[in-house]
Amino acid sequence: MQAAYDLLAERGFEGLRTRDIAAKVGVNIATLHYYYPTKEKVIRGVVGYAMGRFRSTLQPAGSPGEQLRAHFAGIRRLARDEPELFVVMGELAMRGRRDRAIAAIVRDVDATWQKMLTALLRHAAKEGAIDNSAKADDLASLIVATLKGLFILPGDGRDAKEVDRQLRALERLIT
Amino acid sequence: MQAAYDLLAERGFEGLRTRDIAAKVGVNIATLHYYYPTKEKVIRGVVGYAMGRFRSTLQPAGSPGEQLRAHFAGIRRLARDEPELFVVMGELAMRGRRDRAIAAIVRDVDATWQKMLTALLRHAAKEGAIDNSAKADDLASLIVATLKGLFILPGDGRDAKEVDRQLRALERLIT
DNA sequence: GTACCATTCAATCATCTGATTGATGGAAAG
DNA sequence: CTTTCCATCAATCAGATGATTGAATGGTAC
Repeated sequence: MQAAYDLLAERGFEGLRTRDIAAKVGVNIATLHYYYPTKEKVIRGVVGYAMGRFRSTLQPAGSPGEQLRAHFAGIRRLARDEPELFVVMGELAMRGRRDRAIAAIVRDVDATWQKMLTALLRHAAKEGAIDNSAKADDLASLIVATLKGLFILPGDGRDAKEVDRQLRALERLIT
Repeated sequence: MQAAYDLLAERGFEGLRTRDIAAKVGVNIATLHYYYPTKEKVIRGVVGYAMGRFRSTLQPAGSPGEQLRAHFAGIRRLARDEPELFVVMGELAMRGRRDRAIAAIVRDVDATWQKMLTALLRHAAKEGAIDNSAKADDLASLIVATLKGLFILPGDGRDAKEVDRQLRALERLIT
C-alpha cells in the first residue's frame, strides 16, 4: 500500500504500473497478485490508506475560538510534511469522475470535512469570533472548495509565503 | 483537436489513446500520425485549444461595479455550457506536475486570470463596492483558488443550486 | 517422515499501444 | 499521357502491461 501510494503520488494514475509497485516492494509481480488479485484491488487499498490518512487530520483541537485557525494551520502543516497526500487526493478526485466507487469515498470524506467545518463555524459565530451573516454550511462548503483549490491543485502560490498570505486573506474574509 | 479534446475530457490522460482519437475522426491511425507525428504533439495541440477556449472567457465586460459579479456569472455559465473545459483544465493542472511544458502554460493562464481579477478588484474597491482591507492581489489569488476548487474539482456542490449558493456566499464575503 | 498449506518466483500469455512501412488512389504539374 | 506529390490506408512491429501457470521453498500438523 505504501509503495502503491508513493508511486501514485509520483506518477499519477496515468503512470501507475503493477510491475513498478512490486519492484518497489522488492517482490515478484505474481506475489503482488497473490495478495491483490487485480490492479483494481490495489487501487481500492490505496484509496482507503490515503483517505484514512487525511481523515485523521480532520479532528479539531484547541480552544474553541482558535479552532478555525488551528484547522488551517493543520492543513498547511500537512501540505508541508506530506505533500504526496494532496497529490493523491487530487488524483482520486479526478478519477472519481469515471469511477463510482472512488467518487463515493471522496464524496464521503468531503462531507465529513464540511460538517466538521460547519460545526466549527457555528461555534466561532456564537463566540462572536466571526461574522455570521452567511449560513454556516454555505460558508463551510465554500471554504472546503477554497482549501481544495489551494492545496490540491498545483498553482502559482506553491511557496510557503504565498500560501501563508492566501490563508491569512481567507481568515480576514471570514472573521 | 476537437476529437482529442473530447476524449481527454471523457477519459482523462489515463485513458487517452491515439487509436481512439483517430477512430473518432474516422481516419486511420497512420493518418493521425501523418499530421501529429507523436502523441505528445497531439497533446500539445489540445492544450493550446483548451487554454485558448478558456482565455477567451476572461475578458471582463459590463459596468465597472458589476464586472466582478459578471465574471462569476460568466464562469458559471461556462461550467454549464461546456463542462468538458473544466475537466480538461483539471487534467492539465494535474499533468502539469510531471510535464514542465504544460505546467508553464497552465501557470501562464493562471497568472492572466489573477491579474485580470486584481485589476477588477481595484476598480471595485475605488468605487467602494467592496471592502479593500485586503491587498487586491492577495484577494485575487485567493478567489482564483476558490473558483478552481469550485469548478475544476468534482465536489458535493455539483448541482446548479449548490454552486449558486456558494458563489453568492463568496460575493457576500468579498463585498 | 509425510502430507498439507502459505508464500514466492521465473516464465509465459494475450492484449494493448504508440509508431512505422510500403502500397494505393487521385489531384496537380509538365 | 506521364510524372510528381499529397493524403490515406491495411498491415505490421516492438515494447509495455495486466494477469496466469506450474514449480520450488519452507514451515506446521500429525
